[in-house]
Amino acid sequence: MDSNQHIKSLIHHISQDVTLDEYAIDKLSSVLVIKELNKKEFLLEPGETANTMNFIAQGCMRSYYLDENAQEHTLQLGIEHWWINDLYSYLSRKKSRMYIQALEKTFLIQLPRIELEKLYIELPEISNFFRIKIQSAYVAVQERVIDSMSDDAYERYDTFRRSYRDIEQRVPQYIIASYLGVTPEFLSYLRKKHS
Amino acid sequence: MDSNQHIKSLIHHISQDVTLDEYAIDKLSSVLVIKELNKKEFLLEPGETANTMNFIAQGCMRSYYLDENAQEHTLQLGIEHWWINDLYSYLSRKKSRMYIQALEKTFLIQLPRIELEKLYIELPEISNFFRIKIQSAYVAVQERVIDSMSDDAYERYDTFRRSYRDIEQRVPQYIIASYLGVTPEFLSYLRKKHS
DNA sequence: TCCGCTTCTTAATATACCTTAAGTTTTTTC
DNA sequence: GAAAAAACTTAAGGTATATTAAGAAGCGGA
Repeated sequence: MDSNQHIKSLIHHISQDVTLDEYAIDKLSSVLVIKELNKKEFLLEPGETANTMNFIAQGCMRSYYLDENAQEHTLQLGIEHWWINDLYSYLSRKKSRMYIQALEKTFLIQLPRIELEKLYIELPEISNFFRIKIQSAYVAVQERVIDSMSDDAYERYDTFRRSYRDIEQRVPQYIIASYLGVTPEFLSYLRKKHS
Repeated sequence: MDSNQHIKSLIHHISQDVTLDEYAIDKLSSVLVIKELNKKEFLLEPGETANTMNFIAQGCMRSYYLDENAQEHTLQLGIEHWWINDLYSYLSRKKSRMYIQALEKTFLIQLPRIELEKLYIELPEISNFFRIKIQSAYVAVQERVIDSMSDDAYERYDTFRRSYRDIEQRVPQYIIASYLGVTPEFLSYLRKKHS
Protein backbone atom coordinates (compact mmCIF):
# COMPACT_ATOMS: atom_id res chain seq x y z
CA MET A 1 0.00 0.00 0.00
CA ASP A 2 1.36 3.44 -0.90
CA SER A 3 1.12 6.76 0.96
CA ASN A 4 -1.89 7.93 -1.00
CA GLN A 5 -3.84 4.89 0.02
CA HIS A 6 -2.97 5.50 3.66
CA ILE A 7 -4.07 9.12 3.41
CA LYS A 8 -7.31 8.12 1.75
CA SER A 9 -8.02 5.74 4.58
CA LEU A 10 -7.61 8.59 7.10
CA ILE A 11 -9.90 10.89 5.09
CA HIS A 12 -12.45 8.11 4.92
CA HIS A 13 -12.13 7.53 8.66
CA ILE A 14 -12.75 11.19 9.46
CA SER A 15 -15.65 11.38 7.00
CA GLN A 16 -17.53 8.78 9.00
CA ASP A 17 -18.08 11.35 11.75
CA VAL A 18 -18.03 14.76 10.02
CA THR A 19 -18.45 16.15 6.51
CA LEU A 20 -15.26 17.30 4.77
CA ASP A 21 -15.45 19.41 1.62
CA GLU A 22 -12.76 19.56 -1.09
CA TYR A 23 -11.09 22.52 0.54
CA ALA A 24 -10.93 20.82 3.94
CA ILE A 25 -9.53 17.64 2.44
CA ASP A 26 -6.79 19.60 0.62
CA LYS A 27 -5.91 21.65 3.69
CA LEU A 28 -5.78 18.56 5.84
CA SER A 29 -3.80 16.49 3.35
CA SER A 30 -1.17 19.18 3.06
CA VAL A 31 -0.09 18.82 6.69
CA LEU A 32 -0.07 15.02 7.02
CA VAL A 33 3.18 13.14 7.58
CA ILE A 34 3.63 9.44 6.91
CA LYS A 35 5.82 7.52 9.32
CA GLU A 36 7.00 3.94 9.02
CA LEU A 37 8.04 1.92 12.09
CA ASN A 38 9.62 -1.50 12.21
CA LYS A 39 8.58 -4.13 14.72
CA LYS A 40 9.74 -3.13 18.24
CA GLU A 41 10.65 0.38 17.10
CA PHE A 42 9.57 3.26 19.37
CA LEU A 43 7.47 6.23 18.32
CA LEU A 44 7.93 7.86 21.73
CA GLU A 45 10.11 7.21 24.76
CA PRO A 46 10.15 8.62 28.29
CA GLY A 47 11.61 12.12 28.39
CA GLU A 48 10.35 13.02 24.93
CA THR A 49 7.32 15.22 24.25
CA ALA A 50 4.45 14.08 22.04
CA ASN A 51 4.05 16.51 19.14
CA THR A 52 1.68 14.71 16.81
CA MET A 53 -1.66 12.95 16.66
CA ASN A 54 -1.05 9.47 15.24
CA PHE A 55 -3.45 7.44 13.14
CA ILE A 56 -2.53 3.81 12.53
CA ALA A 57 -2.96 3.27 8.78
CA GLN A 58 -1.56 -0.25 9.00
CA GLY A 59 0.05 -2.30 11.77
CA CYS A 60 -0.21 -2.68 15.53
CA MET A 61 1.04 -0.50 18.39
CA ARG A 62 0.91 -0.15 22.13
CA SER A 63 1.68 2.45 24.76
CA TYR A 64 3.04 1.43 28.15
CA TYR A 65 5.07 2.71 31.07
CA LEU A 66 7.33 1.24 33.70
CA ASP A 67 6.37 1.54 37.37
CA GLU A 68 8.87 2.00 40.22
CA ASN A 69 9.56 -1.77 40.17
CA ALA A 70 10.25 -1.67 36.43
CA GLN A 71 7.03 -3.55 35.73
CA GLU A 72 5.42 -2.82 32.37
CA HIS A 73 1.83 -1.58 32.31
CA THR A 74 0.10 -1.38 28.95
CA LEU A 75 -2.30 1.54 28.65
CA GLN A 76 -3.36 1.41 25.06
CA LEU A 77 -3.36 -1.16 22.29
CA GLY A 78 -4.27 -0.28 18.74
CA ILE A 79 -4.47 -1.59 15.20
CA GLU A 80 -5.48 -0.19 11.80
CA HIS A 81 -7.78 2.85 12.05
CA TRP A 82 -7.16 3.49 15.72
CA TRP A 83 -5.40 6.54 17.13
CA ILE A 84 -2.50 6.20 19.53
CA ASN A 85 -0.74 8.85 21.60
CA ASP A 86 0.27 10.02 25.04
CA LEU A 87 -2.38 12.71 25.30
CA TYR A 88 -1.03 13.83 28.66
CA SER A 89 2.25 14.86 27.08
CA TYR A 90 0.66 16.11 23.86
CA LEU A 91 -1.79 18.39 25.67
CA SER A 92 0.36 19.56 28.57
CA ARG A 93 3.53 19.99 26.45
CA LYS A 94 5.40 18.14 29.19
CA LYS A 95 7.77 15.21 28.94
CA SER A 96 6.18 11.83 28.59
CA ARG A 97 6.69 8.90 30.97
CA MET A 98 5.47 6.51 28.28
CA TYR A 99 6.79 4.24 25.60
CA ILE A 100 4.82 4.02 22.38
CA GLN A 101 6.02 1.04 20.43
CA ALA A 102 5.22 -0.81 17.21
CA LEU A 103 4.35 -4.46 17.77
CA GLU A 104 4.49 -5.14 14.02
CA LYS A 105 5.77 -3.21 11.02
CA THR A 106 3.48 -0.19 11.14
CA PHE A 107 2.50 2.80 9.01
CA LEU A 108 1.29 5.89 10.84
CA ILE A 109 -0.26 9.08 9.55
CA GLN A 110 0.78 11.95 11.74
CA LEU A 111 -0.89 15.31 12.31
CA PRO A 112 1.60 17.79 13.81
CA ARG A 113 0.15 19.63 16.80
CA ILE A 114 1.04 23.10 15.51
CA GLU A 115 -0.77 22.48 12.24
CA LEU A 116 -3.71 20.84 13.96
CA GLU A 117 -4.22 23.84 16.24
CA LYS A 118 -4.47 26.02 13.12
CA LEU A 119 -6.92 23.61 11.52
CA TYR A 120 -9.16 23.74 14.62
CA ILE A 121 -9.63 27.45 13.94
CA GLU A 122 -9.95 27.33 10.20
CA LEU A 123 -11.95 24.11 9.93
CA PRO A 124 -14.46 23.70 12.78
CA GLU A 125 -15.36 20.24 11.47
CA ILE A 126 -11.88 19.06 12.46
CA SER A 127 -12.36 20.33 16.00
CA ASN A 128 -15.74 18.64 15.96
CA PHE A 129 -14.20 15.38 14.77
CA PHE A 130 -11.68 15.27 17.58
CA ARG A 131 -14.33 16.22 20.13
CA ILE A 132 -16.40 13.26 19.00
CA LYS A 133 -13.39 10.91 18.99
CA ILE A 134 -12.23 11.91 22.40
CA GLN A 135 -15.70 11.63 23.85
CA SER A 136 -15.74 7.98 22.80
CA ALA A 137 -12.22 7.45 24.09
CA TYR A 138 -13.25 8.90 27.44
CA VAL A 139 -16.20 6.53 27.67
CA ALA A 140 -13.93 3.59 26.79
CA VAL A 141 -11.38 4.42 29.49
CA GLN A 142 -14.14 4.91 32.01
CA GLU A 143 -15.49 1.48 31.06
CA ARG A 144 -12.05 0.11 31.81
CA VAL A 145 -12.11 1.71 35.28
CA ILE A 146 -15.54 0.14 35.88
CA ASP A 147 -14.31 -3.30 34.79
CA SER A 148 -11.21 -3.09 36.93
CA MET A 149 -13.31 -2.30 40.00
CA SER A 150 -16.16 -4.79 39.51
CA ASP A 151 -14.67 -7.84 37.85
CA ASP A 152 -12.10 -10.41 38.87
CA ALA A 153 -9.13 -11.02 36.60
CA TYR A 154 -10.63 -13.84 34.57
CA GLU A 155 -13.78 -11.88 33.79
CA ARG A 156 -11.62 -8.96 32.66
CA TYR A 157 -9.65 -11.29 30.42
CA ASP A 158 -12.83 -12.73 28.98
CA THR A 159 -14.29 -9.27 28.37
CA PHE A 160 -11.05 -8.21 26.71
CA ARG A 161 -11.08 -11.21 24.40
CA ARG A 162 -14.66 -10.67 23.38
CA SER A 163 -14.14 -6.94 22.77
CA TYR A 164 -10.78 -7.10 21.01
CA ARG A 165 -10.55 -10.51 19.37
CA ASP A 166 -8.62 -9.15 16.40
CA ILE A 167 -6.09 -7.50 18.69
CA GLU A 168 -5.80 -10.46 21.04
CA GLN A 169 -4.50 -12.64 18.24
CA ARG A 170 -1.75 -10.23 17.26
CA VAL A 171 -0.29 -9.53 20.69
CA PRO A 172 1.64 -11.79 23.09
CA GLN A 173 -0.05 -12.94 26.29
CA TYR A 174 2.34 -11.07 28.57
CA ILE A 175 1.26 -7.78 27.00
CA ILE A 176 -2.39 -8.65 27.51
CA ALA A 177 -1.56 -9.50 31.13
CA SER A 178 0.11 -6.11 31.54
CA TYR A 179 -3.02 -4.48 30.06
CA LEU A 180 -5.33 -6.35 32.42
CA GLY A 181 -3.16 -5.54 35.42
CA VAL A 182 -2.06 -9.06 36.32
CA THR A 183 1.22 -10.95 36.05
CA PRO A 184 1.80 -13.23 33.05
CA GLU A 185 2.09 -16.15 35.48
CA PHE A 186 -1.33 -15.50 36.94
CA LEU A 187 -2.93 -15.09 33.53
CA SER A 188 -1.41 -18.39 32.48
CA TYR A 189 -2.86 -20.00 35.62
CA LEU A 190 -6.31 -18.54 34.91
CA ARG A 191 -6.26 -19.74 31.32
CA LYS A 192 -5.47 -23.28 32.44
CA LYS A 193 -8.05 -23.25 35.21
CA HIS A 194 -10.87 -22.18 32.86
CA SER A 195 -9.96 -24.37 29.88
CA MET B 1 -26.70 33.18 45.54
CA ASP B 2 -29.31 33.70 42.81
CA SER B 3 -29.64 32.17 39.36
CA ASN B 4 -27.91 35.05 37.62
CA GLN B 5 -24.85 34.61 39.75
CA HIS B 6 -24.76 30.90 38.94
CA ILE B 7 -25.04 31.61 35.24
CA LYS B 8 -22.30 34.20 35.43
CA SER B 9 -20.04 31.67 37.06
CA LEU B 10 -20.61 29.25 34.15
CA ILE B 11 -19.90 31.95 31.56
CA HIS B 12 -16.75 32.85 33.43
CA HIS B 13 -15.73 29.19 33.58
CA ILE B 14 -16.15 28.76 29.81
CA SER B 15 -14.35 32.04 29.11
CA GLN B 16 -11.21 30.67 30.71
CA ASP B 17 -10.77 28.32 27.75
CA VAL B 18 -12.43 30.06 24.78
CA THR B 19 -13.55 33.56 23.82
CA LEU B 20 -17.30 34.21 23.94
CA ASP B 21 -18.75 37.34 22.32
CA GLU B 22 -22.01 39.04 23.36
CA TYR B 23 -24.01 37.05 20.86
CA ALA B 24 -22.60 33.74 22.03
CA ILE B 25 -23.26 34.59 25.67
CA ASP B 26 -26.88 35.48 24.89
CA LYS B 27 -27.43 32.38 22.81
CA LEU B 28 -25.91 30.20 25.47
CA SER B 29 -27.73 31.83 28.37
CA SER B 30 -31.07 31.36 26.66
CA VAL B 31 -30.83 27.55 26.84
CA LEU B 32 -29.51 27.10 30.38
CA VAL B 33 -31.62 25.45 33.05
CA ILE B 34 -31.01 25.82 36.79
CA LYS B 35 -31.60 22.76 38.91
CA GLU B 36 -31.57 22.54 42.67
CA LEU B 37 -30.95 19.24 44.47
CA ASN B 38 -31.21 18.48 48.16
CA LYS B 39 -28.67 16.35 49.95
CA LYS B 40 -28.99 12.68 48.88
CA GLU B 41 -31.29 13.59 46.01
CA PHE B 42 -30.63 11.89 42.66
CA LEU B 43 -30.02 13.66 39.37
CA LEU B 44 -29.97 10.35 37.50
CA GLU B 45 -30.82 6.75 38.36
CA PRO B 46 -30.29 3.45 36.55
CA GLY B 47 -32.74 3.01 33.69
CA GLU B 48 -32.91 6.72 32.92
CA THR B 49 -31.13 8.42 30.04
CA ALA B 50 -28.83 11.41 30.54
CA ASN B 51 -30.12 14.36 28.52
CA THR B 52 -28.09 17.27 29.82
CA MET B 53 -24.56 18.42 30.50
CA ASN B 54 -24.36 19.43 34.17
CA PHE B 55 -22.16 22.13 35.63
CA ILE B 56 -21.96 22.30 39.43
CA ALA B 57 -22.51 25.96 40.33
CA GLN B 58 -22.52 25.17 44.02
CA GLY B 59 -22.48 21.96 46.06
CA CYS B 60 -21.01 18.49 45.82
CA MET B 61 -22.00 15.45 43.76
CA ARG B 62 -20.91 11.97 42.86
CA SER B 63 -21.69 9.30 40.28
CA TYR B 64 -21.59 5.63 41.20
CA TYR B 65 -22.96 2.26 40.20
CA LEU B 66 -23.73 -1.01 41.92
CA ASP B 67 -21.89 -4.16 40.85
CA GLU B 68 -23.45 -7.64 40.79
CA ASN B 69 -22.86 -7.95 44.56
CA ALA B 70 -24.61 -4.64 45.18
CA GLN B 71 -21.30 -3.00 46.07
CA GLU B 72 -21.09 0.73 45.36
CA HIS B 73 -18.28 1.98 43.10
CA THR B 74 -17.79 5.73 42.87
CA LEU B 75 -16.69 6.87 39.42
CA GLN B 76 -16.74 10.62 39.71
CA LEU B 77 -16.71 13.16 42.51
CA GLY B 78 -17.21 16.85 41.90
CA ILE B 79 -17.65 20.21 43.57
CA GLU B 80 -18.20 23.80 42.40
CA HIS B 81 -17.09 24.41 38.80
CA TRP B 82 -16.76 20.76 37.88
CA TRP B 83 -18.95 18.97 35.36
CA ILE B 84 -20.73 15.74 36.23
CA ASN B 85 -22.56 13.31 33.97
CA ASP B 86 -22.85 9.77 32.70
CA LEU B 87 -21.28 10.48 29.32
CA TYR B 88 -21.87 6.91 28.22
CA SER B 89 -25.62 7.38 28.47
CA TYR B 90 -25.54 10.97 27.24
CA LEU B 91 -23.57 10.13 24.10
CA SER B 92 -25.03 6.73 23.24
CA ARG B 93 -28.64 7.71 24.09
CA LYS B 94 -28.91 4.47 26.02
CA LYS B 95 -30.14 3.84 29.53
CA SER B 96 -27.69 4.55 32.29
CA ARG B 97 -26.49 2.04 34.88
CA MET B 98 -25.40 4.89 37.13
CA TYR B 99 -26.63 6.92 40.03
CA ILE B 100 -25.71 10.60 40.08
CA GLN B 101 -26.38 11.95 43.53
CA ALA B 102 -26.00 15.20 45.47
CA LEU B 103 -23.86 14.84 48.59
CA GLU B 104 -24.87 18.32 49.77
CA LYS B 105 -27.53 20.79 48.75
CA THR B 106 -26.44 21.53 45.19
CA PHE B 107 -27.19 23.97 42.38
CA LEU B 108 -26.58 22.74 38.85
CA ILE B 109 -26.63 24.58 35.57
CA GLN B 110 -27.86 22.26 32.86
CA LEU B 111 -27.29 22.37 29.12
CA PRO B 112 -29.91 20.24 27.33
CA ARG B 113 -28.34 17.94 24.74
CA ILE B 114 -30.66 19.00 21.90
CA GLU B 115 -29.81 22.65 22.41
CA LEU B 116 -26.13 21.92 22.82
CA GLU B 117 -25.99 20.03 19.53
CA LYS B 118 -27.39 23.13 17.82
CA LEU B 119 -24.86 25.36 19.58
CA TYR B 120 -22.01 23.16 18.35
CA ILE B 121 -22.99 24.07 14.80
CA GLU B 122 -23.76 27.74 15.33
CA LEU B 123 -20.98 28.52 17.83
CA PRO B 124 -17.76 26.60 17.06
CA GLU B 125 -16.20 28.03 20.24
CA ILE B 126 -18.65 25.90 22.25
CA SER B 127 -17.58 22.76 20.42
CA ASN B 128 -14.00 23.83 21.03
CA PHE B 129 -14.67 24.34 24.70
CA PHE B 130 -16.07 20.86 25.19
CA ARG B 131 -13.26 19.34 23.14
CA ILE B 132 -10.77 20.97 25.49
CA LYS B 133 -12.70 19.94 28.62
CA ILE B 134 -13.06 16.36 27.54
CA GLN B 135 -9.42 16.10 26.58
CA SER B 136 -8.51 16.97 30.15
CA ALA B 137 -11.12 14.60 31.52
CA TYR B 138 -9.66 11.81 29.38
CA VAL B 139 -6.18 12.47 30.72
CA ALA B 140 -7.51 12.47 34.29
CA VAL B 141 -9.27 9.11 33.89
CA GLN B 142 -6.18 7.64 32.26
CA GLU B 143 -4.15 8.87 35.22
CA ARG B 144 -6.56 6.98 37.42
CA VAL B 145 -5.99 3.78 35.43
CA ILE B 146 -2.24 4.27 35.83
CA ASP B 147 -2.53 4.78 39.58
CA SER B 148 -4.76 1.77 40.03
CA MET B 149 -2.22 -0.42 38.24
CA SER B 150 1.01 0.85 39.81
CA ASP B 151 0.18 1.83 43.36
CA ASP B 152 -1.00 -0.05 46.41
CA ALA B 153 -4.13 1.15 48.18
CA TYR B 154 -2.43 3.44 50.66
CA GLU B 155 -0.47 5.28 47.97
CA ARG B 156 -3.68 5.72 46.02
CA TYR B 157 -5.35 7.16 49.10
CA ASP B 158 -2.43 9.48 49.65
CA THR B 159 -2.43 10.63 46.03
CA PHE B 160 -6.17 11.21 46.23
CA ARG B 161 -5.82 13.32 49.36
CA ARG B 162 -3.08 15.44 47.90
CA SER B 163 -4.96 15.97 44.62
CA TYR B 164 -8.43 16.57 46.04
CA ARG B 165 -8.02 17.91 49.53
CA ASP B 166 -11.05 20.16 49.25
CA ILE B 167 -13.20 17.23 48.13
CA GLU B 168 -11.81 14.82 50.70
CA GLN B 169 -13.08 16.98 53.53
CA ARG B 170 -16.61 17.11 52.20
CA VAL B 171 -17.32 13.43 51.54
CA PRO B 172 -17.48 10.44 53.89
CA GLN B 173 -14.62 7.94 54.04
CA TYR B 174 -16.71 5.09 52.71
CA ILE B 175 -17.28 7.02 49.50
CA ILE B 176 -13.57 7.66 49.15
CA ALA B 177 -12.99 3.94 49.73
CA SER B 178 -15.47 3.13 46.98
CA TYR B 179 -13.65 5.58 44.70
CA LEU B 180 -10.26 4.02 45.45
CA GLY B 181 -11.61 0.51 44.94
CA VAL B 182 -11.19 -0.83 48.49
CA THR B 183 -13.60 -1.65 51.31
CA PRO B 184 -14.22 0.96 54.02
CA GLU B 185 -12.82 -1.52 56.57
CA PHE B 186 -9.55 -1.83 54.70
CA LEU B 187 -9.22 1.93 54.27
CA SER B 188 -9.78 2.34 57.99
CA TYR B 189 -7.07 -0.23 58.66
CA LEU B 190 -4.65 1.58 56.33
CA ARG B 191 -5.32 4.93 57.95
CA LYS B 192 -4.53 3.52 61.37
CA LYS B 193 -1.43 1.71 60.18
CA HIS B 194 0.04 4.88 58.63
CA SER B 195 -0.92 7.34 61.35
C1' DT C 1 18.56 -27.04 10.72
C1' DC C 2 20.07 -25.78 14.80
C1' DC C 3 20.91 -21.99 18.26
C1' DG C 4 19.51 -18.37 20.97
C1' DC C 5 15.95 -15.48 22.43
C1' DT C 6 11.39 -14.64 23.55
C1' DT C 7 7.22 -16.26 25.39
C1' DC C 8 4.56 -19.41 28.18
C1' DT C 9 3.82 -22.66 32.03
C1' DT C 10 4.08 -24.81 36.65
C1' DA C 11 4.25 -24.77 41.50
C1' DA C 12 5.53 -23.34 46.21
C1' DT C 13 5.40 -19.59 49.21
C1' DA C 14 4.02 -14.84 50.42
C1' DT C 15 0.94 -10.79 50.78
C1' DA C 16 -2.61 -7.36 49.86
C1' DC C 17 -7.07 -7.01 50.31
C1' DC C 18 -11.88 -8.96 51.43
C1' DT C 19 -15.67 -10.80 54.44
C1' DT C 20 -18.10 -10.99 58.44
C1' DA C 21 -19.50 -9.44 62.67
C1' DA C 22 -19.49 -6.67 66.48
C1' DG C 23 -18.74 -2.45 68.85
C1' DT C 24 -17.92 2.75 68.88
C1' DT C 25 -18.34 7.35 67.36
C1' DT C 26 -20.51 10.96 64.78
C1' DT C 27 -24.35 13.07 62.51
C1' DT C 28 -29.15 13.75 61.61
C1' DT C 29 -33.83 14.09 62.86
C1' DC C 30 -37.77 15.22 65.47
C1' DG D 1 -31.56 16.99 73.62
C1' DA D 2 -32.78 12.15 73.05
C1' DA D 3 -33.36 8.63 69.80
C1' DA D 4 -32.30 6.92 65.47
C1' DA D 5 -29.42 6.57 61.67
C1' DA D 6 -25.17 6.86 59.42
C1' DA D 7 -20.30 6.41 59.42
C1' DC D 8 -16.12 4.55 61.27
C1' DT D 9 -13.16 1.09 63.68
C1' DT D 10 -11.33 -3.39 65.19
C1' DA D 11 -10.13 -8.06 64.60
C1' DA D 12 -10.28 -13.00 63.01
C1' DG D 13 -10.23 -15.85 59.22
C1' DG D 14 -10.39 -16.32 54.10
C1' DT D 15 -9.33 -15.53 49.01
C1' DA D 16 -7.29 -13.48 44.92
C1' DT D 17 -3.22 -12.29 43.10
C1' DA D 18 2.06 -11.54 43.44
C1' DT D 19 6.74 -13.36 43.73
C1' DT D 20 10.30 -16.33 42.78
C1' DA D 21 12.49 -19.79 40.37
C1' DA D 22 12.82 -23.23 37.15
C1' DG D 23 11.79 -25.58 33.03
C1' DA D 24 9.25 -26.15 28.45
C1' DA D 25 7.72 -24.57 24.13
C1' DG D 26 7.76 -21.58 20.13
C1' DC D 27 10.11 -18.64 16.74
C1' DG D 28 13.48 -15.87 14.06
C1' DG D 29 17.95 -15.60 12.29
C1' DA D 30 22.45 -17.62 10.66
